[in-house]
Amino acid sequence: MSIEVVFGRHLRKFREGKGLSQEELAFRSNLDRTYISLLERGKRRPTINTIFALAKSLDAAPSDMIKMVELELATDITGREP
Amino acid sequence: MSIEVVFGRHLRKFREGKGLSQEELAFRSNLDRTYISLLERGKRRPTINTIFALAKSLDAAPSDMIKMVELELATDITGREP
DNA sequence: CTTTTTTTATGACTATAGTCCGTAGACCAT
DNA sequence: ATGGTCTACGGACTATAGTCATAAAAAAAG
Repeated sequence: MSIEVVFGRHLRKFREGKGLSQEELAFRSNLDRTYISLLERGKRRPTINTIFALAKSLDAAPSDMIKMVELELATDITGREP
Repeated sequence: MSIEVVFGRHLRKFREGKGLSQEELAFRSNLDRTYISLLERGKRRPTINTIFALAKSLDAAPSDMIKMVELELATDITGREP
């Protein structure tokens, strides 16, 4: 599974956990509404600054969001070298 | 202090701690030699994929590199709202 | 059902991440 | 001096992050 897809899924979880719409999250993070949608579907790769902005809007630590991606990628069985 | 400058400084620390040259790190991460230099000087903002690639080359967890940036930004006295 | 809110999708666009060429300076050894 | 290794920096370039306007599908809600 690619990094951006995993990140997108966790971004969505965080957002829904906060009860925010994509539009509200976009507004808080000074990002475009449609871009949040692209991120959640794994169609874009956020820069470090964007990650920090999103995390702040979600009252989360950027490192925690990254850690979740990291852990899911580590436990992902697909595409491991034999 | 900006996110990218802080990240750049920590990237350099990690790299020097591993005893790697910019060129070696670039090769391991499939990035350009000059781009590593730009990153370390805070002239570029890496995407999440680039962060993961760099971390892997440095035998570090991406979330740990982010956490160091996070902590330094949190303890940075400059530009805090009164 | 109808209405409203939310999300997906497209296409055209601007800003910037990341590449690739080179040059110059610093440092360390011959 | 000269050669090697390393990093800073330049400009020109390609790829993609992120914006904007809009339409339409999907979900909630009434």
